[in-house]
Amino acid sequence: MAHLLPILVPTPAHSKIHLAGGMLSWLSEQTLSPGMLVRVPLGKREVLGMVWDRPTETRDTPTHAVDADKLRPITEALTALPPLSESWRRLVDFTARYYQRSAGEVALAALPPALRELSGEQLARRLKKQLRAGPNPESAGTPVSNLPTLTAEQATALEALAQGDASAPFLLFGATGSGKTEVYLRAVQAMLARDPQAQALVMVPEINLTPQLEARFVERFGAAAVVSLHSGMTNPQRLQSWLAAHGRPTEEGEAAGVIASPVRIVLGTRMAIFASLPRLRLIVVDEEHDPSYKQQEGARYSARDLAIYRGRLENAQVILGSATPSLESWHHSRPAEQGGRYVRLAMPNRVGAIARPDAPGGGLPLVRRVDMRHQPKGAVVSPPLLAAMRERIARGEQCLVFLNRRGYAPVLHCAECDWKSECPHCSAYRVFHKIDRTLRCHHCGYTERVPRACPSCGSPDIRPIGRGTEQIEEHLAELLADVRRPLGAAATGEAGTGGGPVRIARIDADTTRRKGELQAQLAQVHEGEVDVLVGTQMIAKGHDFRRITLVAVINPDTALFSSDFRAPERLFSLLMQVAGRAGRDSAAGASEVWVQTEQPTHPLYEALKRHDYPAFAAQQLLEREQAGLPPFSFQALVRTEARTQEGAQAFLNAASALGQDAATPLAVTLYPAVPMSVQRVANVERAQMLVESASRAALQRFLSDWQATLHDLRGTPEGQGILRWAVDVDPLAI
DNA sequence: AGCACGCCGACT
DNA sequence: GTCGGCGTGCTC
Repeated sequence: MAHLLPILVPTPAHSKIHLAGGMLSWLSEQTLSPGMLVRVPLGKREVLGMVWDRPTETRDTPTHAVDADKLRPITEALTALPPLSESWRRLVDFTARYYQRSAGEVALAALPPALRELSGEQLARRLKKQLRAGPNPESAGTPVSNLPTLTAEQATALEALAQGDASAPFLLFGATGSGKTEVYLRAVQAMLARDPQAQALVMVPEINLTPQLEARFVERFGAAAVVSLHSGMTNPQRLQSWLAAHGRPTEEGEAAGVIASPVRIVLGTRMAIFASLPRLRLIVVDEEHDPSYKQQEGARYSARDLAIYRGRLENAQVILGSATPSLESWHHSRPAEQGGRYVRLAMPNRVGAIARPDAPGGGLPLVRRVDMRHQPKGAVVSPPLLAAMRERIARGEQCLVFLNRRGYAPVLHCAECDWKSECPHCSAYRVFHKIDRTLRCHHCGYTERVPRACPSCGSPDIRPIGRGTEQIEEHLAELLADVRRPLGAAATGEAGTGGGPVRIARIDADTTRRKGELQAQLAQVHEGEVDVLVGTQMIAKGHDFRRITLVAVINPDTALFSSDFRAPERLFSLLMQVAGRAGRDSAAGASEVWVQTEQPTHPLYEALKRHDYPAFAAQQLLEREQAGLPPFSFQALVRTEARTQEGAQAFLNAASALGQDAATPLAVTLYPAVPMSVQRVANVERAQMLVESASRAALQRFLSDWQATLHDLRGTPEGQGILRWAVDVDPLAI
């Protein structure tokens, strides 16, 4: 008797299978349990699938009628691998429903790519190899002695974590340098000690941050206890880590699918939220506010939000950590009497601040605002800032100059005929990169050599407008040409290295294109081989520059006028993070953060000056509440791409018309279709439509009902020109 | 998404 | 006469 197995397969976003959830049926002689991986024939190819439900017998009436002659047998079952757990499957199921994708797409994308290629035999061989060379989990959970002494704040936070259960997530609101990582380490340590089987998942927003985190966890728990999971790893590495976390069948328990000895600690980026962790007891989301936790293609999930869901699902404790929490998380951690569901733990002071009462403000740097309205017109680096930098450099200290725009200038302009360096394929300007004399489109990558004369009128008078990091670097080299570092600068500790000219380095996406380049450049800064570091937000994250005592922000104001309601939140977070780069090693008192602005009295800068995130958040939340914006409402975006802008919008407006009857009773608002802020990229026109509701459940209901409508529209005249469309639930940028 | 089939332009 | 352009259609 053959069994009919409901199996998930990776399904293209617009196919009928996708709409059916990616679940199809195959025949199998064996009965296979849900979560088991199988290889199945699909069309002309063979794909990896996952058994998703209990089998039915072929003589039973199939629930989803399928022509019996279409049914094919599975190729093979990967029985060597224990099936994915029920809670893992529920996480996938939730993700698919919430983010409006098929379960097949989510489930198969969540598995390591290398697994998709392996036959059952190859997989079995790999597992056997891993079984022999497997880690000894008993060695983990017994960390090295001479641990750092905890601050009172850390101790208090850890006490609360120890008493807390998995029912309420924690928000660790800790200033930069307050020692959040040490709290994570101790929380993991305590969890592993309490439960000798427990596993912990620790997430960071960016690949760049995993090496240093891994170093600290390996130092504390040993290399055998830790694996990493991020997209910077090769496919075989990822598979190995994934298998280590998933665990392997015990030699005798293979048939029963008994899992033994999974690795205890998984570190990773957002993709790690889908790691198979059969004994997950603790999830840490570091820098939880970071936009990188939101996947920006395929199923556009938020790994932070899924962490909350998975914690509840698996009865695992969740710790979100940030110096500038997302307003969503901050709102959720308001006092319980006001409806808060998270427990807020505060660590406002830098480690060592208490030991140094001479440093005011909890050891946080002094924020100075330069009123650019009262500076010489056209000054990029204001005279007072320049003077302060010269002083620091002459003293042998380092400065960091932050400008969130790479290249030399954002646009090239002809004074004669008003030509601008527009990209022929995008509605954007190509950026002038002086270093290799190119005009580059940052959206589609189209690159040309800089013309000698205006391509439109032939005038030689073409000039850059605005400035990027390249230009700031060049500019500073001129302005600081006469400054000398002190002889035998204490910074390096090497005799005879001082007295030289100022050394300026630039770190941005252009200087770190090659692998390992960023780490190498950062190391140079740490070694004191650089006096001034110019960079984009790439340098804002996670790197502790102890010798940088002055941080300058050249031109942050643009975010204040952005149409994106989250722009101030991002700016504040970025400025706090940049400010946090300023170290504590100044010989002559506190480090400084200089902000050049034409709005010095703006509440955002007032709050920044006081390092007062709560005040900033309160003000922002008030505005959001009055405007009915998240977290007081819930949003989704539908984005379309088409050959013409009219086509892109026509699809959305047709979808809107068809959805209106369902939206009204649910109190869901459908906004008109609008072009995206960069409306054309690589000759594709893009439009979007906002869907909003005060109720998350109502929005969800509407979206899942509407999904079929959107699919059907493809066959209508309005759907003709559409290249693709996608729903983004809880979008970060609007 | 792949990977087919299917019907019109420049090459051995 | 073929090789191959990418338009639409299907996958248990």
